[in-house]
This record gives sequence, C-alpha cells and structure tokens, in this order.
Amino acid sequence: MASGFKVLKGPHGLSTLQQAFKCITVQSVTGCPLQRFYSVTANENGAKASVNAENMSLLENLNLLGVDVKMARQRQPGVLRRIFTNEQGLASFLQGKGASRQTVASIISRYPRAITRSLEHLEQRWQLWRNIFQTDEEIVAILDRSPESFFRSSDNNNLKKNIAYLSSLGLSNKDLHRLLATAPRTFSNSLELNRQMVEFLEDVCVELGGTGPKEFAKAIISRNLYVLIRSTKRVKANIDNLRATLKLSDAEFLTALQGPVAKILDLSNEYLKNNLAILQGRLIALGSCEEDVKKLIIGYPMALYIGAVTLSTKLDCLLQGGITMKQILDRPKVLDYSTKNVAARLEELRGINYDFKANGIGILDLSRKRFSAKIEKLVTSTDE
DNA sequence: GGCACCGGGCTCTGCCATAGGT
DNA sequence: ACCTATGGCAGAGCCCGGTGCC
Repeated sequence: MASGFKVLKGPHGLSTLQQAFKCITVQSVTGCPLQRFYSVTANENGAKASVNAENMSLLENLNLLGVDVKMARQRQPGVLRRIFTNEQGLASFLQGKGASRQTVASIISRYPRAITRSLEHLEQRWQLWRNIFQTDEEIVAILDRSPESFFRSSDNNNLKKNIAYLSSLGLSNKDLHRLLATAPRTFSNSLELNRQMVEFLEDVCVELGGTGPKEFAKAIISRNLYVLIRSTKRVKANIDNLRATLKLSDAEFLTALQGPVAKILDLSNEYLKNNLAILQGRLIALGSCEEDVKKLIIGYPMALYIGAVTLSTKLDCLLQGGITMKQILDRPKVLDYSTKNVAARLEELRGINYDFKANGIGILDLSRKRFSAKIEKLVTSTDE
C-alpha cells in the first residue's frame, strides 16, 4: 500500500502527500476524525521552512489542552514541528480511562511524544497493561507519575514479549504487578536488555557455585524490582565491590546476595563505594573491627543505602541516647527507623526511665502501634 | 502475651547521549 | 538534517504487621 506511494516520492512536498494518505488511512481504521486540516499551500513555501517551523495549529491545540508548551518544547522540540499528531485523540482516550484534564496536560507536557501515538496503538498498549493491572485507575496513576514509561516505546510487540518472558522466569502475577507498578520502565526495555540482565544474574550464580541460577535471578529481581532498569555494568560493579569488601566464601556470598543484599545492588556505583568507605571509617573510629563492619553489612545491608550524613546523624542520635555500638551491631534494624522517630522514642523512654541495658533496644524498632501499646503497658505497670 | 524473624508496602523519575532510520 | 527509540545515569528510607515459637 505505502510502497505504491513511494513511486511518487519526490524531493519535497510529495512526502507530505504520503503522510496525508497515512493519516486518512488511520482515520478510516480507527474511525477517529482528523484532528486538524492543512491547506496544501501551508507546505508549499519550501521544504526548509516547513521542516523547521513549529506547527502553529498544534501549538494552539496544546494550549487549549492546558499543556505547558514551554516545557514540551524543551523536552522534545521535534514533536512540535510534526505535521500530523494525535493530541486530541490521546486526550479523549486518556480521559475515557479516567484521567483528569490536568493529568492529560501534565502527561503531554512531560512527554510530548505521547501525542504521536495512534489510537490503535494506545488501545493495544493499554490492553497489554491491563493484563497485569486490574483497573484503569491504577494505570492512570502510573502514567501521571511516569508518562515516559508508558509512551517511550512504540513497540507493542516487544511489550508483549517482555510480559511473556518475565512470566516465563517464574515471576508470579503478583510479582509482575509489583514490577510494573514500581519500575514500569522495565516493560519498555527491549526484551534483549532484560534478557541480558537475567542471564548476567544467572551467570553470577553459577560462578559462585550455585545450582539454581533461575531461582537466584528470580529471587534478586523480586527482592529488588529496580535491577532490571539498571545496567549490568552497574550491578556487576556493585557485586564485585561487595565481594571484595565482604570476603565471604562463595556459598555465603551467594546466600547474602539473594537475601537482603539484593536491596542495594541497584545503587549507583560511586554512592555505594562512598557509603561503604564512610561507614567503615566511622565504625573503626568508634572502636569496631573489620568483622563488625562485615556483620553489619550482611545483617543490615540497608546501612549502605542510607546516605552517609543521614546514617551518621542516626548513629549519633542512638549513641547520645545511651545505646552502645555493640547493641546497634547486634540489632541493626534500629537503623531502619528515621532519626526523628528514634529521637522521639528515646525521649519518651527516658521519661519512664527505660533501662536499655536490662531490656535491650528492641523496643526502638517496633511499629508505631506496637510501640505505643508497649509504652502504655509499661506506664500502667509502674503505676501499680 | 511477648518476642524474633521476615518480607512487603510505598515508590523511582527525568534527563542526556547516541545509533539508526528517513 | 532531523527525529525516534532506547540505553544509561544520578539521586538516596521509613514503616508495618503476619507468622511461628516460647
């Protein structure tokens, strides 16, 4: 069909004809009315002018939709020069799915290329996402959060293959849901890129003498939904770095990786390296040994996720509150709570003369509800 | 009833660089 | 020459409660 028109393709002008033809085709397929009409003369003032100029009627439409045109121009200037776009089709499509006017405007402002997708494409992609999400609302919320994840790729077939591939890894529907909700970019990756990461993880497992590479990869992905949107280079550098630092046996390291350590594999390399160095320095200065550092990292790898300043402040808060470093090392989960929260609890416990030496520091990492219940009990028992 | 253990929930985008296509 | 599609990067925690053991 299109090849018949290629014969007509000339230096300029005729390509416009071809596009006009395409547009009419789209119209007949989707039943969607043409959004804008162009007089042929508008494109006859030379190829250069029409190529470089922004499409005025498109700008007008975008303004009517409440789009931040300045932002759109800054992000994807080429889109504003396109002759045929589908902004109104996109807007009514999204509104039909429950998106507000503001959401639509914000989506287009942040990812203008969205308006180049045909209705057919949108319907199909939406259905593919609906295989994983139960409601349109969920999808709208994600588009509002991250329009690029949904619109960046025009390859629905690749999306289909990704879903099939990720399912084939043994990830449950629930995992897929978490994955798409949390790191939607994963599904816009090329199948090949996802496959590379999975195979890389499997290789790591085998290298460490593991016997279940598939389970290993699955465990890491389901524990850290972000690995698939990281480069293998990054994840590899982190694994190498941790391996060199922890100096565990292969089997121990393998277990650690698919356990809580998985959570920190996606950190940027320098960040992890810096946090590691600072944590080591701080603990050694406080009288801990290398072994303590390792123990802390294995028991609570999130210590490396927390920024150096935050972690340092948190440690100070605990130490000043009468907690010893040894107690922290034995129960690193106390570092899981915010400094503000910990400080408030220390204060409250001081008020009732809570004895950390006798009772331990477990009370500090209770959920709010459990903490309150505990306090209440302590108060009433001392009253009696 | 109290505790330890464990995993999960929220959420993580928005920009830049570049190969490859027209 | 221009645009699209895609890879890659930096950035940086906190909280809750189910379950099973004693």
